[in-house]
Amino acid sequence: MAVYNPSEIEKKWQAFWDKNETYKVDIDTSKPKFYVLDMFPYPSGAGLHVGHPLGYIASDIYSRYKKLKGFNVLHPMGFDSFGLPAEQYAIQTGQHPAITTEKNIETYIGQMKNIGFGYDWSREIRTSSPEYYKWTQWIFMQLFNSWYNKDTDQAEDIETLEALFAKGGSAAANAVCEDELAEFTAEEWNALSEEEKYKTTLDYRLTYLSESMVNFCPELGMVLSNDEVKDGVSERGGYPVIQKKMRQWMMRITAYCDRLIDGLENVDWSHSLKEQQKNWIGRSQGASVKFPVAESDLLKERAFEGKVEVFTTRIDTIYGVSFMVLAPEHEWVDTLTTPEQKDAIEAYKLETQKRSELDRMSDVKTVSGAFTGSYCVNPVNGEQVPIWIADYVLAGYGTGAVMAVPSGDQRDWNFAKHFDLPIPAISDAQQNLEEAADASKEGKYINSGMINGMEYQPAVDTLISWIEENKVGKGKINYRLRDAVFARQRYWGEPVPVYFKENGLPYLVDESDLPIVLPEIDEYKPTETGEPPLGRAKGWKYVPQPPTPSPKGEGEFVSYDYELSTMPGWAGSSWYWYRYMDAKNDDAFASKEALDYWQDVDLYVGGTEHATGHLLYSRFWNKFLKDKGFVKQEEFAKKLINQGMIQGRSSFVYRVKNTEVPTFVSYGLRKQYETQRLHVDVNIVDNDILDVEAFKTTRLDVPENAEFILENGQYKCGSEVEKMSKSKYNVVNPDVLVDRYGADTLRLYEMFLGPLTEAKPWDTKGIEGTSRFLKKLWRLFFDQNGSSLLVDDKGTPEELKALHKAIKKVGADIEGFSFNTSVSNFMICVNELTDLKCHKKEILEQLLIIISPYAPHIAEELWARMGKEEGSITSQEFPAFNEEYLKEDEIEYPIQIGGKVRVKLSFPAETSKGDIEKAVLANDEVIKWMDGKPLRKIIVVPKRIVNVVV
RNA sequence: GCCGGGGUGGUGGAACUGGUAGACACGCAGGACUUAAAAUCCUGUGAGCCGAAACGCUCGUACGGGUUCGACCCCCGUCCCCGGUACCA
Repeated sequence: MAVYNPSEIEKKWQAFWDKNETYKVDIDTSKPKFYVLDMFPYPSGAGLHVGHPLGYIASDIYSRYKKLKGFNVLHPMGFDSFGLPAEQYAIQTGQHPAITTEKNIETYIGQMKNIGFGYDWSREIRTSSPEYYKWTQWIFMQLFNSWYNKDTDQAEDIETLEALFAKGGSAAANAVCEDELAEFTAEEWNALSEEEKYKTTLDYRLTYLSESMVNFCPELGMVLSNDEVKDGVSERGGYPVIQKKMRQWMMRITAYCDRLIDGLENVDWSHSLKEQQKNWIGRSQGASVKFPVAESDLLKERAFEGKVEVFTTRIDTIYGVSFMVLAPEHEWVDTLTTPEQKDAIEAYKLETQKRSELDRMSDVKTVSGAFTGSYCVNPVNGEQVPIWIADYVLAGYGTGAVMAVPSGDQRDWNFAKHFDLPIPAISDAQQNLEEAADASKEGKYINSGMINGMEYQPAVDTLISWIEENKVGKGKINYRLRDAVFARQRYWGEPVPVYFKENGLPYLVDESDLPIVLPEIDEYKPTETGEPPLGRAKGWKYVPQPPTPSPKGEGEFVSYDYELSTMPGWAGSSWYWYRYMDAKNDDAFASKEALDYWQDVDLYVGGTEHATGHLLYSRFWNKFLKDKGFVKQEEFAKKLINQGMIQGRSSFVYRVKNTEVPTFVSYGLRKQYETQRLHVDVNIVDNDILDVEAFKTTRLDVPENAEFILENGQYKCGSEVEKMSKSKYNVVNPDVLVDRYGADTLRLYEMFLGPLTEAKPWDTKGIEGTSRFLKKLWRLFFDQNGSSLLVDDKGTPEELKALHKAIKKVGADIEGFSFNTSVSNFMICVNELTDLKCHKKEILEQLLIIISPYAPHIAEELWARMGKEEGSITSQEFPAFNEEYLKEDEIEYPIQIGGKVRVKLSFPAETSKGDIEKAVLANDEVIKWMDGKPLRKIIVVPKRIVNVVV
């Protein structure tokens, strides 16, 4: 083989790695561990485009580098293989999702192997395989058997809760549990039957059944979590989503709100991602206050006695309350409405119901509302204020009621203006209350009873202690985050390991019965009675072991109905990094030995789109597993890198309007015609020049006789950066590029494109640069005829300098995740060595080692061709950087400044002493300024002093 | 609106976080080799000025100010782009 032939050597080495299990890794306590994890993909039918491997390439480089640095590196890959597309495909075609999924995974693995990733494939996992979801179900069971103790601030066995009940009744538990659920004494608890006790505990568990409002998408026939709903429509498919009451399995993620926020302090994740999670959890500190409803004959008649509870972050403004507002859906609205107001309220409720979620969100300016006719009493001053309803108050946040302070809140102000309600000032800083509300915390309070004359913080403290003393409210932290719905009315997901007894209560299956395998069904749609698809599974019943004969008849055993919904998509992905540690274990999700050794993920690479979904749920489950002592670390991923999206660069042709024969005009001339812009497949466009023949033959809508108005004999296309997608004809398939240029070139180019974390457009033409680079690298070893150029001589200072510059920079670049600049540094190094005609083994050996994480195939090949043992490059050590080689071109020149400070200065070797003297003298001003200031070094370019640094 | 991140040649992007701005690459122009093409190599390439040439000069990192011997980098103000989020009380 005379010249660099990527496709040949890449196949060879990929086969070699497979055969020799080069990347298989085991526990090795003699080495420090390092765990590099990619977010595993959902294997979609479309396969990978050039944007997908970006993060995988970066993590592959990093793990290869860490290995060369002496770490025992775990770098696995698997598939998040439960999911909606396979199921929808199944509904349309009848093909079992497992088959579709299997096929797609094969494609993915093929594509990944093509790029030469160093995954330990022996650890591959699939969330849809029973061996895997056995443990997802097992974790569900652990969650079910636990409750959250606010006092010890961790999850505990449900037995500890029962112990509390037995000792102090519900009060003992409610004191340490966020929600005030039941009320009973210890005696009452102890008198309960086992079944009643069990029933009581159900509401306290970390997974619980709840009748709650859910986002229901009629089109998809399923419940969606908040992060699956974007702008009132489903993220997948964009179908309308409505609110619906449903009995659902829930996950008590809210118990972990504080720890989920606080834990962010201890992980090296991007600032913006941490902010996203914080905003999503939405912790706001304030107070909850109860406003008693003012007594009236009507309410007495209706036997109503209640207090409107509100949450506020500005308790200091409570003297400015001039009305109350309830959400139209608030449960007391009907009771509080007087007969005179009934028509207005009913009309308003109807109106808000009609307005869809979307309208309500997009139209925030229109002020609307209605008066109930009732009043409530401000507990701090006894004043009566009217109770209104308005749709700017959301039923789903806080208590669904707010105390309106028009002087301090713009929305309340707008409402007050519109309905002509009073806007009392409460601070001497509030000046233009006729114009707008003033929410600032400046100034001293006025018209404010007990806090008159105070400033913000003392006022808050005073009021909080007052309301707590008088039992009308308390300081409270409110969260935006809701508990997560943990059920989907779908087939292709993990069955929930729960069955229902005759009493209607849910019970866990026995652990020895795991996994509860997904049953076969004939159709993947909901049943006629509206049950989830699993309702179609014939004879799918839970039979407790050992089977007890059923009174029903011969050979029948007592059996129960399973839970028919399946787990949501995020279940399997919320713990998968542990499974890789011990992927084949059938006795535990991972052995203690594996968990102790691998501990947690050192580097996690993936997209930012999972900020408020996967990454939050995973942290939640991890904290739970930590509480229960199953895992070691409070946070599962020490460092997280979000790779930026690779956008497509679309090409356009310009079709002239109203022509008989379809006519296309070149980009530069398009303004002379009236044209229509059309996407054209980027694969038949080279450097903005359209392959006209290919265009005519591949596009069915373009006839053979189509005309083209050219410029300079070529058809030039327009272009624009857009999201990469099929419909825009701008998808670039990595396989095509691997075929044409080789995987190493693709790997280098994807890194060279720009900073890993930035979004950047894909532009295929630039790949020539990295392709040329690898050819140049090859030519350091072989001439055009394929004869070896290698020599045994020692490297010259220039050669060593070129090499060590690269060693230094590449090392620093990888540690700093600047993969793009390290590719530049390889290029500089190879260019310099080419200029120096350096073919010395001593130099090239080390060069290959530092390049090998980026371009493993060519590095392996050249390594072997140097006479080294095949495949041994992966077990080399990353060369140590030696400063001496870079220093050589500097001379030191001691200089005295201002008579007292004596410093040693370094200059490039080519600077002559005379030049330095002249430069120093010519820069008298600078020297004077330097006098008396701490100095570090003086930077000199030939003939000019540039600067002085400490 | 709020939160976060940005704005550097024709293009993607460098600049060790205050020290020669534009590395490296693409593209473009010119040249060498070749019957020709491909491949490869060489030269030039921010804008402008002075020059026969060399040396050199001015401007230049979205815009306007400021701090500093020195600013893409720090501070103040303005404009624009991207991501997240939103009647969250």
